[in-house]
Amino acid sequence: VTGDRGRPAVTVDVVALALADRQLHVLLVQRRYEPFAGSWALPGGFVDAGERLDEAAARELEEETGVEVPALEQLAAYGDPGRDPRRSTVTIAHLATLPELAGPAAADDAAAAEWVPVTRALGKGRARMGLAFDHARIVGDAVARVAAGLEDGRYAFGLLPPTFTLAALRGVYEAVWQVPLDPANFRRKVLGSRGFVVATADVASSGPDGGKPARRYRAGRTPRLDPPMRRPG
Amino acid sequence: VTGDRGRPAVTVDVVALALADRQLHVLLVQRRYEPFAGSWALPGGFVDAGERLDEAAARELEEETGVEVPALEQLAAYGDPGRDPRRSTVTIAHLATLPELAGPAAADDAAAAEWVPVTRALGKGRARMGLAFDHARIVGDAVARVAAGLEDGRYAFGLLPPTFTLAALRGVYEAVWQVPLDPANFRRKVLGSRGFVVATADVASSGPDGGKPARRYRAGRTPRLDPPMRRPG
DNA sequence: CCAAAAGTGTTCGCAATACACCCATGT
DNA sequence: ACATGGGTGTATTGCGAACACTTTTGG
Repeated sequence: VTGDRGRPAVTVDVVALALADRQLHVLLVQRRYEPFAGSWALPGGFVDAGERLDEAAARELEEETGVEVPALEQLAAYGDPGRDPRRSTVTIAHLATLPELAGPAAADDAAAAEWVPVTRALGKGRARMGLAFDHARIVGDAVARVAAGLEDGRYAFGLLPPTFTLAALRGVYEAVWQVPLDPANFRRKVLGSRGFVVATADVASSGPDGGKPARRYRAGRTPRLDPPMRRPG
Repeated sequence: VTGDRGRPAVTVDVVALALADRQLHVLLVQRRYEPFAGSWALPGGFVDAGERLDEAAARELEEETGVEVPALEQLAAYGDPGRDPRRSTVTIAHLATLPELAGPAAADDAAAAEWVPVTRALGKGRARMGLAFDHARIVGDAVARVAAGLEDGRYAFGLLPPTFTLAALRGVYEAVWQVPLDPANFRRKVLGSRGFVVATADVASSGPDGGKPARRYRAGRTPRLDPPMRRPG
């Protein structure tokens, strides 16, 4: 609407998600410059000509937070007029899933980088952060995509280390879906889908309250649940 | 790689799908100008600043083919370098589903507009058309999206007129999934998902070979199959 | 011994499948 | 009459929900 000549610009943004403390967290940066200087936002930035979109997203993520990811999945494009107050901008949102809250380090045009519980980022209830641009909507769409994708097992292993117990895998579902699942039936469901997970030799040590040590598993060659697991409710 | 300074341009493309003769068809235009002049391609074009992406897609569709649609769904963004030989371009692909082969009329920078069976557009077998840009990939992704979405009933009604018989609805599934479905079980499945379809008063007339006239239905208030229908195979 | 978590067994009910059968219409 | 497609009935089967029960650890 101002300062813009002709065509929209192209940016990429990254919704990096990870689990901690039984809660989904999203990686945010505090903006150093206008617009929305001081506000929290998704890491992202302009795409260079000749650059693949997912490469641009990975580059921006690394530049602004120091976090490196092996792969990014495209989520959607957001291009509503007015989403950027300065010029017409289309952003291609990407999704990254990490097994832990990989140490963020602010750099580039970000004043800070931090993992934030998605409930807080989206301001359910009182403490709303008021993310820059339409980033709250993008984060919401990303979480919805992960929740839906878990039905056939997608994203589950991205949120876990290479080997994990079935309790940890179940914890992913319970954290994202916000429902408790029956451990016995979950176990049968997961093990019944051949090629989804395979047992490893070693077992995890018991927790502080005891309990039988659990076997460790890793993702199988066909990391999809078939038939899918339906979300209760 | 030539003529481009700095940032990629933004375009929209439309995959318009409709059923005819028990086959999915896609609406293509023959390009009048370079690049790919003379080749068949998806309708689409540049996005103006201040324009919503879906609006731009609807505008380009109407300008190039004369076809108007009530709504477009975003599919994905395609931005690989080299997908446009002249300059770096990111396109946001959109999906439209129509109840019939709405009369196409070439205009604007399209030399012709035509509905083409997707099997032909994608060149399975011999007669490959060689769509411009990466449009073959985009069409393939769109068809895959529709096939997957049918599991919970999405897209089914977009490919049908406001009222339809259950045989017509089943025909949508059989055409897209390329499998025969048991009419009896299909009927029970569809009617058992409350709010998916509702019966109307009138019945269709029998076909040329006779048969009991079928009741007409329309989409219900909750046009989703729950639980979803699984694709055989 | 007790609590807690892993892992197994069992029952019940629903939903998908396969297929037989009846109904209404055109030729 | 017969072919054709709409529509109903029914036996079987597999899976998911619920929950009791056993096993193995820490305190």
